[in-house]
Amino acid sequence: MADSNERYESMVRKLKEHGYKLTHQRLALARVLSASEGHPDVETIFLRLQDSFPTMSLATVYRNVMLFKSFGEVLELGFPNGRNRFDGNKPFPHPHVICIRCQKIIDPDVGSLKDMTEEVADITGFVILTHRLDFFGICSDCMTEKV
Amino acid sequence: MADSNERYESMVRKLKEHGYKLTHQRLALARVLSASEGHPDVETIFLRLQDSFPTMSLATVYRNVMLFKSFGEVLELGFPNGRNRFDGNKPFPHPHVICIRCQKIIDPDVGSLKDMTEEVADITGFVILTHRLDFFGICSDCMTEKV
DNA sequence: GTTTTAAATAATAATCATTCTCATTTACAT
DNA sequence: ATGTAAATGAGAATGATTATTATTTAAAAC
Repeated sequence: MADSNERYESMVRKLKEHGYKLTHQRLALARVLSASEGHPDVETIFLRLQDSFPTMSLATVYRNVMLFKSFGEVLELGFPNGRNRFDGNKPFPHPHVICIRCQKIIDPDVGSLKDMTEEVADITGFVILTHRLDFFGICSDCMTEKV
Repeated sequence: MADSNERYESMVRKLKEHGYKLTHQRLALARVLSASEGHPDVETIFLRLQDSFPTMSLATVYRNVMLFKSFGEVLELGFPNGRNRFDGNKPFPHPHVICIRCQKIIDPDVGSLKDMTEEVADITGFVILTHRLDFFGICSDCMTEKV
C-alpha cells in the first residue's frame, strides 16, 4: 500500500495546480480516498464521510471522485451490475481479483501486461490507451463458509 | 469465426435439453446470435429481429439472451456506461480490444491467460472461475478520421 | 476585516439500461 | 381439439449515476 499521506498531498496539489477550490468536502474526500483499502464504492465513501461531515450530499461525492479521477488520482472500476468501485491508492491499471460472493476486491502481485499490450497494438492497429484485467472467483473466506 | 450453423444447432440443442419451448422468437434470436459478428448490443439484436419479427418485445430479447447465457451459449460483456454487448459466436472468456471512439469491439489473436490465472489462484487462494481482459484504445479508422 | 463573485454544494429531479409485473397468447403434451 | 404451464408483449419499476438549480462558500480584491 502506497503511503496515505503522500497520496493525500498529491491530490491536494492537483486541486491547486488546476485552480480548484479547497473545500472542506474535497479535502475530507481526499483523506478517505488516499487511505482507501478494499476499493470502496461511492456509498461506502459517503457513509465514511458522514461522521465528520453529516450534511454532505451524495452528488458531491460523485462529482469530486470523478474530479480526482480526471486528474489521474483515482482509478475507477466500473461494474454493469452493482456500484462502481474506486482505488485512490493505486490509481493506475492493474489486475484485480474479485469475489463473486462477498464482492471483495484484492490486488494480486502478478506480472504486468506490458508485452501483451504491445502485441495487441501490433496485431490490431489500435493505439492502446489503457486496459482492464479482472479475475472472478470465490475467496477462501467464502469457500470455507457453510452454505 | 465459428460456423454459424453449428452454433445455432448447439443453441437449439440446449433449449431442448433443458426443457424450454422452441418459440419462434427464441429460434430467431438463436439465428441472430449464432451469426453475430461485432458483438451486438440488445438494441441492435432487437432491430435486426424487427424485419422478420415486428411484434417482438425488447423484454423478450433480454430474457432470452440471458437464457442462452445461462447455458454458456452467449458471452456477455457488461459495461457500466452504455449498453452491454453479446458474443454468441465465441461464448467463452477471451481478450477484447475496444475503440473508445466508435465502440467497435474486436477479438485479437493473443496468447491465453492460463498461466496467469493459475498464478493468481496460487497467490490469492481464490478459486478462479472466469476472467475478463479488455484493452481500450482508438482503432485505426478513428485515428485517420479528421477531427 | 468586509465585500465581491465565480465556483461549489445540497437537495432533488431526470436519465436510461435493465428487470419486473401481469394480462394475454402459445407450444406442446394429452 | 383441448388443457395447461410456460412464454410473450407492453409498460411500469428499479437503481446507479448525472443534471438542475437555488443557496452557500472559498478566496481574491479592497
